[in-house]
Amino acid sequence: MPELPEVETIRRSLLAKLTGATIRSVTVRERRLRRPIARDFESRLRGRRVLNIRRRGKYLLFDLDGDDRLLAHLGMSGRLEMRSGNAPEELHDHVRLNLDRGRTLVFNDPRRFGLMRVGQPTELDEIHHVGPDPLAAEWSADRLRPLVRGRRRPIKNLLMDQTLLGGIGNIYANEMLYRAGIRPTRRARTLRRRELDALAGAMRRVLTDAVRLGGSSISDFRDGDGRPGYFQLQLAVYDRAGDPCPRCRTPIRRVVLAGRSSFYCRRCQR
DNA sequence: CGCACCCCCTGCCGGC
DNA sequence: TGCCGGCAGGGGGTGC
Repeated sequence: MPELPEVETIRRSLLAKLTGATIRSVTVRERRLRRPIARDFESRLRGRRVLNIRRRGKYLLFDLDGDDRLLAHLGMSGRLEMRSGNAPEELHDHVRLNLDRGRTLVFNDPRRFGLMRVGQPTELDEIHHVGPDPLAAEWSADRLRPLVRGRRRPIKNLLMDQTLLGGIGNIYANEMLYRAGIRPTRRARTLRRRELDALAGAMRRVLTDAVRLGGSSISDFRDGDGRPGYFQLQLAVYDRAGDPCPRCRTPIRRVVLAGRSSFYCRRCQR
């Protein structure tokens, strides 16, 4: 589910309600996530106040008073949502942060590919390898050039490499390559300057559009208030194999790259 | 270095 | 109506 736009949407929806809130108690129902939840998770969070929420790629980082921070990742199926304290428990509710004012932050994740972890900044090694944010800076051909230089791998794999760029997943990699007119299979180092220009522009447009529309709700994405996103209505190629290209009506093709479904128009994308 | 191929896990969908 | 295979927005590990 969650790529950069979805994670950013969740961050924004939680920010106002969570900053300043105190964690009164913590309930963990299932410790077996991507990494097991450590034994001291609850005690290190209890009594802490949330000061801010930041995003690193697809990770959310909750600043707390004291030295610890809370790191969360939603994997494929994770949700973080605010509920009233007496709301009924749901299937796959794994972690509940019981806050003041009768509210609860719930981490729900059917597939358990997500992550919740408390630690000092230096201990949270997951985020140390996350590359620069594709939205934070103004990307350009000059800025992309060193990333593609000498790399024979398909450009789509490179876009999704979280150590090179933090936050782009399968949906948005496909969509930005469509808008840039570049096939996902193109070797990164063969991209010409004008193609890198187009790609930089497409990265920004796709991600800002997606954030503005609250992310993509393909099956069940919801923000921290349970609201869906609407960028799925703008998807030109993702999961549209066989459908006509919105621009030229050529049927969209599906190929597999690095084990992930990849979609493109063979006429509009070269 | 970067790939293919495995794993983790639940849910859903289409074919039979 | 089941059952089964394939697939799904994630990351990580292995071996080549």
